[in-house]
Amino acid sequence: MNDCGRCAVRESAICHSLNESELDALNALGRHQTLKRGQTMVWQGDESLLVGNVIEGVLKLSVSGADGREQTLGIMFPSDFIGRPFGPKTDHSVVALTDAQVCTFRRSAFDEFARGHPELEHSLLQRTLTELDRTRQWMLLLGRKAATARVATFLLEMSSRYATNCNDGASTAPISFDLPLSRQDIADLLGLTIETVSRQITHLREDGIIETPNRRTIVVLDSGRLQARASEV
Amino acid sequence: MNDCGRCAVRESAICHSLNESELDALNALGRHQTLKRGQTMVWQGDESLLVGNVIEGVLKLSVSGADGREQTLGIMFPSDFIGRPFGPKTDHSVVALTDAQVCTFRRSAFDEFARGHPELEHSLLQRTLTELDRTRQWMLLLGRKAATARVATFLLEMSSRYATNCNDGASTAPISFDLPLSRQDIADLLGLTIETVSRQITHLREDGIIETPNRRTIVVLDSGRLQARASEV
DNA sequence: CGTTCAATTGATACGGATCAATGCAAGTGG
DNA sequence: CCACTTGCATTGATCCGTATCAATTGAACG
Repeated sequence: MNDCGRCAVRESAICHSLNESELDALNALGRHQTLKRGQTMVWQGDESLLVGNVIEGVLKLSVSGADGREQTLGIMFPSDFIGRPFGPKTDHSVVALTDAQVCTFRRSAFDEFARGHPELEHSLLQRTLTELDRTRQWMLLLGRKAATARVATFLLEMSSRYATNCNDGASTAPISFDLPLSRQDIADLLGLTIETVSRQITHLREDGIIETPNRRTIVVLDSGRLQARASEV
Repeated sequence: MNDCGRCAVRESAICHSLNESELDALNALGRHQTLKRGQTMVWQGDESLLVGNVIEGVLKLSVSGADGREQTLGIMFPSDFIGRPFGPKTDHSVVALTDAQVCTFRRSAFDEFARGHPELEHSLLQRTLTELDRTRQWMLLLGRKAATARVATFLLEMSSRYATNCNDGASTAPISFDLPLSRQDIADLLGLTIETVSRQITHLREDGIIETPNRRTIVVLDSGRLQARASEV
């Protein structure tokens, strides 16, 4: 008996492609893990031992260069898949940005199971292809966009994931959400410094595009103009 | 009867996971296509209609932002897989950097075939995971590295793919190769301008780390120091 | 020998990094 | 309840690296 039926991401994680009995078998291999904010789940350069699904919370993938400057490679949300199956090494760290819950498997066990379940591999392939698309789009941002556009793009991306006030895009009602990232996290993600991020947010506030009631909350007042900023150079 | 048996990438492309009869079936769906240097195979924003394998030559994936500034997302070599299976859109262009030969399939036909051949999907998954790893490493370069390090990293990457004089790393013999990319291509890949790339190459030459007998040829004289430059900030 | 186009070199401007100080909110202990 | 600490965010002043603008060189080709 497994409790995947009650799992928050049952329908959206890669497991959705498994039936009840297959789910039982996979579940037997995995275990739930709770992570506290700031806790590192996988270290850069580790042997790839763990893979899993995000159930709750937000995590980041990051690498750091020789001098300690860090670059965040992606933000992972519930139902996202984490880790590097079918390969010996993980070349980035996985760190919890909020308290989080993940459903983990030993990589070897997961690999073996996946090889026997093509539907699961197909789901994983789909997800990996999408992640590759997303990552490639981020390269345009890092390679070519100015600081304003980077911050605007980031806020739009977060608002689309988080909006409590879900509009159809055409609406002009303000959208508000809480960032799970600190200013440093945002800087690491956008390839900027903390000061530059702060200044850009200030500009957006001064221009009446957003409001910042507190450090973590963002209210998007004019998503049209925010989009315009996002596509500037 | 197919001629995949004589294909240059028979053992390294994703098709390696198919047996003779499966290969016949896949081959029946595909066709060879010859591309001239500079020719665009897929346009950014196109409906995703084509996928395929690179047989010969070098191609680039690229996106361009609103203002026309271009960012190259990756360089594809023989045996690499091109295109976006299992998805409706391609959000980047594919352009031949040299004369090239590719083996293409209509996406719908390929998708259907792949769904029936788990081994093929597994190969594709492996390849996609590796490409994602590579792309993520490139993000560190674009987000955090200075111009010198970017150019040095690029030259090292190319030398590892191209070296005619294959050493075991420890050797000090010069390694020489021809770049398939123009200075503009390199700039687009590294998120720099053509002038900055040129200056960095000049510096490396003045420092005795490389030689440039002509515009396209690079001779690496001191790969140790080149590596040091690559990991600087 | 002139034309053409890519690459190089030079001079200057500007955006973001860096260094430094201040502000602000949450916790801690007296 | 209020001083004090602590950690993050903001703001300011300055510097540096790369972009930008502009001119020159050099190789390929007719």
